[in-house]
Amino acid sequence: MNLVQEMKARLARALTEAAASARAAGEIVYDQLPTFVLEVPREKHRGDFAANLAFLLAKEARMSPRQLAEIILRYLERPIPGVAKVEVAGPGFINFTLDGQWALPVLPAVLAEDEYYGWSDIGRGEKVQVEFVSANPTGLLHMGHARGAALGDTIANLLAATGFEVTREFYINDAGNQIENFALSLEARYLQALGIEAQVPEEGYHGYDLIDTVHRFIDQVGDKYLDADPALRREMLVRFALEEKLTAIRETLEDFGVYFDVWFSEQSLHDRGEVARTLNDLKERGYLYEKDGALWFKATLLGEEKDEVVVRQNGLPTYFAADIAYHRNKFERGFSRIINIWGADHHGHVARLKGAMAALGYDADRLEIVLMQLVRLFKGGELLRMSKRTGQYVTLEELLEEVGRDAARYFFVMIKPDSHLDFDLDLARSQTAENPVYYVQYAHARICSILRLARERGLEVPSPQEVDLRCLGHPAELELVKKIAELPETVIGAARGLEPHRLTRYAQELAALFHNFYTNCRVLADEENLRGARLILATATRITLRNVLRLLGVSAPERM
RNA sequence: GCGUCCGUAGCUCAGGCGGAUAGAGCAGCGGUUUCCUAAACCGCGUGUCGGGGGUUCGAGUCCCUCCGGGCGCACCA
Repeated sequence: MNLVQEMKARLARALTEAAASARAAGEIVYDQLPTFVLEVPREKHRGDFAANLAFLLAKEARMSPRQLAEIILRYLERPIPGVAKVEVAGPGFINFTLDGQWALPVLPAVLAEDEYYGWSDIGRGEKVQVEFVSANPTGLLHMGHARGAALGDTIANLLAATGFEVTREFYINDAGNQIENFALSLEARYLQALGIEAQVPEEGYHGYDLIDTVHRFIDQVGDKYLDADPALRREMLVRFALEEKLTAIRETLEDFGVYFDVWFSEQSLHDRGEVARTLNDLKERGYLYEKDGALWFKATLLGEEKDEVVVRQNGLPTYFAADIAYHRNKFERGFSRIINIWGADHHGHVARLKGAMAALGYDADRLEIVLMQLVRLFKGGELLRMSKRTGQYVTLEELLEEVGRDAARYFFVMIKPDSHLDFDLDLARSQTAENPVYYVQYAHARICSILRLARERGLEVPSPQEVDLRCLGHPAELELVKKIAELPETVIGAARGLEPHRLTRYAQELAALFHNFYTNCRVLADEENLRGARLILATATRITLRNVLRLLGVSAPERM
């Protein structure tokens, strides 16, 4: 349990006992004590924690919250260690003001836990899978994939940091219609490259990257497939292109700091007969029927608006059919939580996929879908239009060249997934204070600089046992200590809600408090004990900042 | 039309399970450095939380409705 949790638990216990004493003394009545919360008031002057217990008791006790709060306060046993003041405030809040130094014990803990400070084990080793990006291997990665990559990877980091056993997975859509179109497009480019009139189909892939791919194919095999069986020709082209595209995707993602544990092929589901087996099971369970020569899934049986085709008239299964088989496969692999990061344009797919899982007898609540709204790129105040059709879009690779990995990752998770993201390229690439990434990284570099200077002067960071930390009494110091102590709960909250943007906010708050401390307090003070304590505080801040940045996949530079 | 997400300061956005007088950053204005990185710090905000209704001790937060915008509503994925 971390420091903040301990304090909350202590206060909650004290209040519970006070209420019980008051009831025993006949001053208040209640059947069962309602579950109340201890929250951090928005305004600092109201104290460190506020309890809403009196409001919740008011109805049953038939007394005003204010009165109740005063009675409970009378029965509250004091002193409570670490608490400086308790008072009734406003319409009936019980406010606790802590001893300003209550959080100091976090400092030795941070130094001891070092790269694991902020980590916890609330996941208890449960197996979680996070599937994200899963871009079609027919092209390059665009901004939607980039946001998904940053979000998915950070969520995976958060889950790992809170004690889950995480698998990162990329689903390769290497089967179906689009591969057919891909093949035809490649074939057209191949024939064109060999001087033969051919056209990329209307629904095909018009990007110029395919021309390059085909040229490399020709470098290897020449015109060998010019007169070959078109089916064989297309197969060879697809095999070559997929390999090349996937390699490019993997390399770009690695440049972005994203590494997958599993690359899962859709085609393999078909090859192993899992799609057929899944359809068969759905049929046995009465969820399939035939109409117009196609096979339909009875989504309406599960509250959906309309049924869905799973096998087309031409006998080929749809993407949906493969997706059902895929997600069943995930369940069969023993994950207790299955998390998908999807673009909002797929939201219509959520309910029917969950429905299909329920139809197969799985608990659909264990399948969690994080929907993220789409990304718009701005440059020079102008919206950059993107069109896959014409092959005109900014790729992740180009973005990384332009703004770098740190800014890109930070910007993509800075805003909650539900909101549209207006990505300002000029801001992200600017190396000024306007750019939040630099602000946070600068705080880290600044600390490193102090620690470097200390070393040069032969001043080592002392071990916390050798120093009396109670000399840290300046408000700037104590605010910084309190913020450091919040990290574990921030990480838990962000992991629980699958909300990485809480991390960037925390990072900015922490950096701001450090900068404030830096301006007000000289770390390398003359007095030895004070200097030691401040070196410890600076080190703890450095560790905390670095750990948050690590969760975000952003570097923590030692110099800037 | 149906579903879904969004609408909070000039701009970009936060606002755990409903809590007190709604907060940050940026932009703007004015200050701060003989001293550890000024990529910093400090000060300055009259917001119909899109409108209206409801639930309750209390609503930016929950429910209903309307308005505005994004995205879905294929035998595409």
